[in-house]
Amino acid sequence: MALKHSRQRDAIYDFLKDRKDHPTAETVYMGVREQIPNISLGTVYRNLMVLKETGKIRTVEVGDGIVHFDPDTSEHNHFICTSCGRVEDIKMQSISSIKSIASEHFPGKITGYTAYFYGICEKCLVEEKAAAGE
Amino acid sequence: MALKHSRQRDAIYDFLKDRKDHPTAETVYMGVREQIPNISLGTVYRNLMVLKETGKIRTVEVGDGIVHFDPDTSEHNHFICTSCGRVEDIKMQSISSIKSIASEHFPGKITGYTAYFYGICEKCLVEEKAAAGE
DNA sequence: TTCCTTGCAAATCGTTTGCATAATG
DNA sequence: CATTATGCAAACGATTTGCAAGGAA
Repeated sequence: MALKHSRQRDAIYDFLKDRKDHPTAETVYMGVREQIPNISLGTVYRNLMVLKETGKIRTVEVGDGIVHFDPDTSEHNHFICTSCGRVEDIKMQSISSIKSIASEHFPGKITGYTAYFYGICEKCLVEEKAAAGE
Repeated sequence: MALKHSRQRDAIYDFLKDRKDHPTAETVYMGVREQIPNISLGTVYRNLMVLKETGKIRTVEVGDGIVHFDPDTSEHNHFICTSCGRVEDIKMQSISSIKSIASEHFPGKITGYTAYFYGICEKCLVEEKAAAGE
């Protein structure tokens, strides 16, 4: 169970660490192949799971049935554009109070929460406006 | 595109309508087979989708990669027990304000949200306590 | 040398779909 | 009769896994 160093795991984390677009395993695979052309999809999946278990990355369930990955493990929420599918971060500590609100309405012990917001992203709003103008 | 009546769709909705346990398609299939033994899984999936599109039921993405179904379409949130996997409802209108809070922190247009709470359900809490007492 | 990690391919699992037939309006 | 719905089985897509070979401690 002791973790050993691996070039492919490093490459996967390096690919992910500056991303803000919440890529899927497939996207990570495509990207990392530019560094390590013969890396296999299975290795990508295995390492994404390891990175998650060691707390270096987080998964995001967007609702499209595909798991997305997020290198930002700090407390934040996600916005999903129902028009283009883009996933963006929303940072706002103010809503962490919903955890205690929820506790008041629920008999069990609440330890965490995730919130997903849906709507139209800024980019799509602009495009909508442009299309209406024509 | 006009919807026709079907015995199997009725049976599926009847099975679902009083449930509070958010069953999966597989569970619905098993249950409905007691009424209609030769119903097919495909029919179950197709009708669950129809029921969702007509707004009679809702889907719940719990995080286990399987879609769960909920006959309660009123505004409410969900709690997932990290110990037993049980999915329960949490009703609390007070948090709908998070939508406007989120809007303040985000440049796009937010139209909806879903929130999932995680923790230990009452039943598991009791069992934990009982186990500690021994 | 020990044991973790890899690449490859096959297997799994939830879900979808094509098609000929049955049921509905 | 026109059309929607069904059962069956095959197809799908994302993810997992078994295994023999490679790499790290």
